[in-house]
Amino acid sequence: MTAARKRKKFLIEEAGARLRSVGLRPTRQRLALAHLLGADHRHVTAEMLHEEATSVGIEVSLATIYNTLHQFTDAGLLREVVVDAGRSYFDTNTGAHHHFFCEEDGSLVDIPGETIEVARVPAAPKGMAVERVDVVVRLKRA
Amino acid sequence: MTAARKRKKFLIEEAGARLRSVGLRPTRQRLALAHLLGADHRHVTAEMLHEEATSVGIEVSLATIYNTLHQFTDAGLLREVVVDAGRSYFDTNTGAHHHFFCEEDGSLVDIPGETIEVARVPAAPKGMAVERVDVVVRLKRA
DNA sequence: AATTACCTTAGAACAGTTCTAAACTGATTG
DNA sequence: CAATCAGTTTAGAACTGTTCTAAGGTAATT
Repeated sequence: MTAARKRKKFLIEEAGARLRSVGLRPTRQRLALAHLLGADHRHVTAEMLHEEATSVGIEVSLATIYNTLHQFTDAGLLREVVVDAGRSYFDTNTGAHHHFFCEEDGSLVDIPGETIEVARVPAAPKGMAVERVDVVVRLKRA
Repeated sequence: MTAARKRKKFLIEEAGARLRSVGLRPTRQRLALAHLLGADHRHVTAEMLHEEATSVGIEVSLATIYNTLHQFTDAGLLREVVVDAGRSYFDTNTGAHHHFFCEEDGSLVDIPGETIEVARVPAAPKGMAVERVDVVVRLKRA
């Protein structure tokens, strides 16, 4: 086994343990998708991820892409970002941060959490609690 | 003509002038919808507005609801709020302000513009300009 | 009243997502 | 290590919200 191959195997085993720890079986499809999503700070839609998987020779159905994205999100491995009525983006960065969004080309860029300061957020209405505060900086062509 | 009737007629004529000033003909449908949307601080989806119009006896097709919501938005009479992938809300409050959003029941509540302070918004990437900054305070049941 | 550009509409089409039910697979057990 | 079984994947149908199409209707102008 080459060094590269060993590194890859290691990554996959890591992902396997991670999946198992959140109650998901490390299946071929989930491991492959976890691997694709391994790089930090990615923003993907279901269609994008499906296309990417297919293009690198991973056979996964679109239904599984949706299932997996939701399972990963529920497990706290991904975060759903709502910026565009009509499609969902999933963000591999699950920490506190915000986004630039450009409607024109659908691009989404992280803004680190400490960059923007949000002050005086009002208390949640009675019986409710604040789950999180999302800031979207909408861009247009200058 | 009663006082109430006179007041109503006045409102409609006002709306007519307003529509004309943004280049839209004051048709029966647009006047009726403008009237329904006249109350401040409303948040409607196309389906909601269609149902409401129908229930008060205004005959309007869903296609016209969509056309009208978009035309009003383009004219600056409404503002589209994206909080939920899968459906669009339109807000009659076009001034600077933010929102509470509860996924559980889809409810949307205004937070006055001066309540929340957003500081240190980074400059837009090269060639882009900030169109606006949206803050969504997501709520869950306490 | 005729003209014309604009508007509305039903229904088809479309995009993104979820559902269904049948086949498959990973883990466990005898 | 074969049988078992719960969990998983899948193709395709179904569904939801939205947009498109093209035919008929209407407001404004002449």
